[in-house]
Amino acid sequence: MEEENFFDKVYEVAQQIPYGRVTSYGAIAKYLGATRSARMVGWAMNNSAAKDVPAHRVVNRVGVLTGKHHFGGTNLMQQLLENEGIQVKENQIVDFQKYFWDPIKELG
DNA sequence: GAATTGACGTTCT
DNA sequence: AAGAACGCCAATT
Repeated sequence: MEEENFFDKVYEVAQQIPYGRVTSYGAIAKYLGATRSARMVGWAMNNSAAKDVPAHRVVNRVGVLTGKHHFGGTNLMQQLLENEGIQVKENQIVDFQKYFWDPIKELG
C-alpha cells in the first residue's frame, strides 16, 4: 500500500527537517498540494507524539510556537529550538525567515 | 450517527 | 487596508 494519506506524508516531510531548521504547517501542506489543509498538518503533529517526528521544528507561518502547549504544557518546545541554536522570543522564532526550511524549495 | 473542534492559511467582503 | 468567513480531513464528544 504505497498510497499514503495526507497524514502519513506529513510525517515523512517533518522527519526530513534538518537540524537547526524550522518550517511551517502551511509550507508542508502546500508541498503536499493541500495549501488549505494546514490544519491537518497540525492535527498530524498531534499524533506525531507517538512518532519520531520533531514537531518542535514546525510552527505557524509567522514563526510562533502555537503548539507549545502540546509539548508537555511547558516551554519544552522553546528549549528544544534554542538547543538547536534557534533564538526564540515570546514564543516567536527570531529571524524565522532565516531558519525557514521550505520542503518545496529543498525537496521539490 | 451527527455535530463540533482542531498545532492554519487563504480568500472573500 | 482590515476584518470575517471558509476550506481541508480526521478525531473526539
